[in-house]
Amino acid sequence: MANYQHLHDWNLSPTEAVILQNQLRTQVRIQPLTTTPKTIAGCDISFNKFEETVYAGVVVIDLETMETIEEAGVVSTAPFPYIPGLLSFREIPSLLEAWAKLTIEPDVVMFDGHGTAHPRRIGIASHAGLFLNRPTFGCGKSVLVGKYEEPALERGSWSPMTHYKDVIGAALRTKNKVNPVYVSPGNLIDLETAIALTLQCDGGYRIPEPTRRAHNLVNALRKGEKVM
DNA sequence: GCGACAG
DNA sequence: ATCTTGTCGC
Repeated sequence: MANYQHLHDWNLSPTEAVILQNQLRTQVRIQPLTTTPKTIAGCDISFNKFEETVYAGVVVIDLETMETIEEAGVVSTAPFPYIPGLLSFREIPSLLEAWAKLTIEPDVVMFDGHGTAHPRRIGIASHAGLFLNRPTFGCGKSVLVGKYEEPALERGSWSPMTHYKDVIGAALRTKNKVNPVYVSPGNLIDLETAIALTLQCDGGYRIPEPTRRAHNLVNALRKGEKVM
């Protein structure tokens, strides 16, 4: 079972959650990787509108072959509603349950959402990184905070996202002439490496493979097309 | 005060 | 996020 550090409980009110984020943000470390990752994990959750049940899953991919080498999923319940800026309090608990079922310890983890591209610089990728104790980064489909200049239309082009003068992430083109994705470091990684890994996980779609496969997994779980 | 607002 | 068919553009 893949392990993680239980830094704190999750039964908090929105106000307490914001206070906690302001305390935890001091623990986030943006830095280059110390070793070359061999495996990467993608995470996501799915749910039926108006229902409390959530389907969480993690997919582990071999960075060399881009083959899925392990999948883990759970049916759980979200203890928190979706509130912009507090996504981690809704998704991380169930994702950790799925994570615990892995037999492999992924070298780096990609999240469907942001890392430092967050009002308090601690989006789901950064917050989860503190629990997982390994490099994490976010790759979101839309912006939460920050501004950026439209990057060139060619795959691989990117431009920095800024918020109050801070460079918090990048708008990255993963496919020619297709809307960019928003990449930002979570913890124990830097922006340049997060961008490189996102491009390395190309499968021909706008959404990189880790997130795309995790999304397919949890949707199959939700529709009963998959049992774990 | 008004508008924006990851999934 | 989820609910859904067709349709515009390369």
